[in-house]
Amino acid sequence: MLIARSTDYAVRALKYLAEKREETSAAELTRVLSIPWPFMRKIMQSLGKKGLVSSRKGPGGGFRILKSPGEIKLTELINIFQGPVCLNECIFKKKVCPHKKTCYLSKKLGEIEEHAYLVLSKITLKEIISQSRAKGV
Amino acid sequence: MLIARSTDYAVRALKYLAEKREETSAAELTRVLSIPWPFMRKIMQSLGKKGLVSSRKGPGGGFRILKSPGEIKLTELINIFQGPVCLNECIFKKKVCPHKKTCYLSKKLGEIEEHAYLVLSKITLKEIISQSRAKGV
DNA sequence: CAATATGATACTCATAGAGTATCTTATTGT
DNA sequence: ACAATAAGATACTCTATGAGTATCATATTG
Ligand code: FES
Ligand code: FES
Repeated sequence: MLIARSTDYAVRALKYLAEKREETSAAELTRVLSIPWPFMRKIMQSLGKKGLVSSRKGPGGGFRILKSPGEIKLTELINIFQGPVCLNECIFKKKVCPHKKTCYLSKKLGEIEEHAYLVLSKITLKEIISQSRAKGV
Repeated sequence: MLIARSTDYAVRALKYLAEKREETSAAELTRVLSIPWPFMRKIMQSLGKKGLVSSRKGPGGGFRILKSPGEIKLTELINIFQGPVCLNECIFKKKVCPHKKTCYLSKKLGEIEEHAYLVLSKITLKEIISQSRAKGV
């Protein structure tokens, strides 16, 4: 899978934060997005560590988006929750394949990966928000 | 991952069969390709069921490739061992997402998937063999 | 100082890919 | 005929990872 659940949830949470533009608790995010609370918290904590959202403890506290939606690339989120986009791991007997440099298949898979990365990195939260507004989803 | 181990092993086995053009036992494939014997057998059985190789029991028996390398597309093998090429499953709460039709992200992932399929379906065993000859791998 | 909210961290649970084990059936050479 | 060889069929285990949980500590507010 190109997009894991955690990445997907992060997109939804950030989308909500970007549209609301007010400090929002994990509890509220959980309620409105119907994502399990402990999982949501974990995701928000990751976003906090990476500086995508600010957080404040205590009553009335919560999360606030820090970057503008246009600056948040999907690939950045994928990187946070899934590591590098990778469709091309030839692991032969637990170690990375020594033929990778010359391998034809690896080259072709690399092409696909590159294209995927290109498309994904052009998608920002801004696009996601405006497109979903247009479609009414 | 786009290419699973089983698919990869199948490619190697078919490559060997195509180059040798003689009936070859799973034992020999195991030896020369250093792929675990029971796993190799399982893979060859699948290839047999799908009509890519013929098989013959008894001493001296084994497998023989049935199609010409140019006819064996990588996507066919992926289909056999991994099912349809799919980078785009939005499963929300165990059921397929109802927004798939209108979803922007889904559309973009679909584009990536389509491109991947296009590249992969253009790769046949023939290409793999000739390219690996050229590189001496 | 009690209630609320996040930070940190360790844990469980389910699934799927990778690989194994075993029994049955067909073919061959002596 | 029969032992040896090889594939067919099928059920099983093992392991890594993604998804989700639990529980502590710490900060903030009224
Ligand atoms: S054989 Fe390992 S990268 Fe191609
Ligand atoms: S939200 Fe499910 S396909 Fe986009």
